[in-house]
Amino acid sequence: MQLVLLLPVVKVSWEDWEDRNELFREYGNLFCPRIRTDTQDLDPYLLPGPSNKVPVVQHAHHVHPLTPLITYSNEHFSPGTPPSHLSPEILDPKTGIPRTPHPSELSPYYPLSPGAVGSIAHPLSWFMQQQGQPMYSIPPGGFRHPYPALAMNASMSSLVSSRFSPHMVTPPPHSLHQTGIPHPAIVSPAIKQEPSGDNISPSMHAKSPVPSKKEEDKKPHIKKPLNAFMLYMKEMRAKVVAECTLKESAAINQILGRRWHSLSREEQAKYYELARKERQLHSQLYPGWSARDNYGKRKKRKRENKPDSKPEDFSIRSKKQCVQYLPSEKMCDSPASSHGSMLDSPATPSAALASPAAPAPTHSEQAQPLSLTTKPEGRMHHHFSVPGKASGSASSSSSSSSSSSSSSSQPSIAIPVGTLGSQSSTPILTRPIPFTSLHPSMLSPPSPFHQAALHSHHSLFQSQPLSLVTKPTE
DNA sequence: TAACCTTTGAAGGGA
DNA sequence: TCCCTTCAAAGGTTA
Repeated sequence: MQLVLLLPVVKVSWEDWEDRNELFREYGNLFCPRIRTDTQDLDPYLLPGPSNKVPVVQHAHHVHPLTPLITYSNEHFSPGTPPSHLSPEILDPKTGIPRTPHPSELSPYYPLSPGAVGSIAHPLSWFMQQQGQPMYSIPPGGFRHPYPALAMNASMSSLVSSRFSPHMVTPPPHSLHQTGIPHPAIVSPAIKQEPSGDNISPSMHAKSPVPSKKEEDKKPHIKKPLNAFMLYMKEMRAKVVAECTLKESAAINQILGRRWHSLSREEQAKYYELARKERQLHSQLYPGWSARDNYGKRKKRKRENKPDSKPEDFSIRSKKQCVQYLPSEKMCDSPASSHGSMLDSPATPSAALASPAAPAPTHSEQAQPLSLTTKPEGRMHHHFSVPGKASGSASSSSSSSSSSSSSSSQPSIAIPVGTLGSQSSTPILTRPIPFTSLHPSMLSPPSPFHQAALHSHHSLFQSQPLSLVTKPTE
């Protein structure tokens, strides 16, 4: 019934957004914060803010109205807890009594098109018709999960409905849902780089939602399932953007990377668990798919073709330096622990899940003005020749490759403040914070909406005192 | 217009 | 087994 309220909304302005935030809070995250029916500038995973990206399924012309807003909700993150729909966090707006949410609440970010509202029965209805009969062909063995706990319970339902569905689990005859919803993991090569050739498993010969002429010569691109951190980023990106008023994803990602390390084991475990489910679901949806299939989809980076240029030569690089992002991140982000407790973070998902109940170290202490951040040596793209870098703490692990294994195998090694990274890492000295990059929100906790949207499991930010910093004029 | 940037994690392949 | 590479998201930036 609440859904009716949103049905007329076709394009939501910021004012609408604010209004709907209220509804969002009131009705238990029932509504997707961004409902737009135009096929462009849709970002299903972001809450507020603009976006030019198309959802996982990048078929702008055939994006189902429901597609754009599919995302994860906090309700998904309840490993070891009762199914999300049984979460006591979902309270009846009127009675305040825990209740079983409306089916649509399992995918709270689903956009509800006017015509779809009344017909929504269950988030998995698209997937499995009544009586458990799959609407779409299921891989051999159906959805038998090696892990009993994953046997398509409510949590799984949320997962499926959030990312791999409805358009996700499509398969067979074609990759289109009855409703014409494309599979989110299948991206038209026309959009996703050059076509590949035979990288699609038989079960994926889904019909592309784009015109048939394209589908003939271009096969869909099955994307990799998102890992825990990617899931975390999807959920938190909008929050960071709102807080920091940053738009560069590189900067946002740096912040998110640090926040990721700031999360407790339990919190990370949620994402690891979710990612594990994603992978499992993905593997079941595409039994023959391999991550290798997507190799070469992206053109090699130019950097790799420039071995001659000195990577450490700061001046040579014309690209924006990552150091430009770090400062603001420091201010906006929940700083890393000063006692190096980040190193206690599980180096691997298994480690994180191994002891989900382990005491979660708090990582809310203030970072040093001049912090060190780490990047896995193997993925190091930049080697900065910042004055003072060579000297000092950063030099401790400046030697390259050997550090990768050592840091992961010896997590107890003390690394200067701000050094993060669960994997092999090398500290990188960052520049002081440019004042111009600061914003009041950078020192502020999440907005009330975000806090509400994130419920309480992101207590990390909720504990932050609210402070205001005026942004100096340039 | 496409690659780059930036993050972490998963996966694959080579040594 | 270890190490390296690639890709996943995202959007501004850059060539």
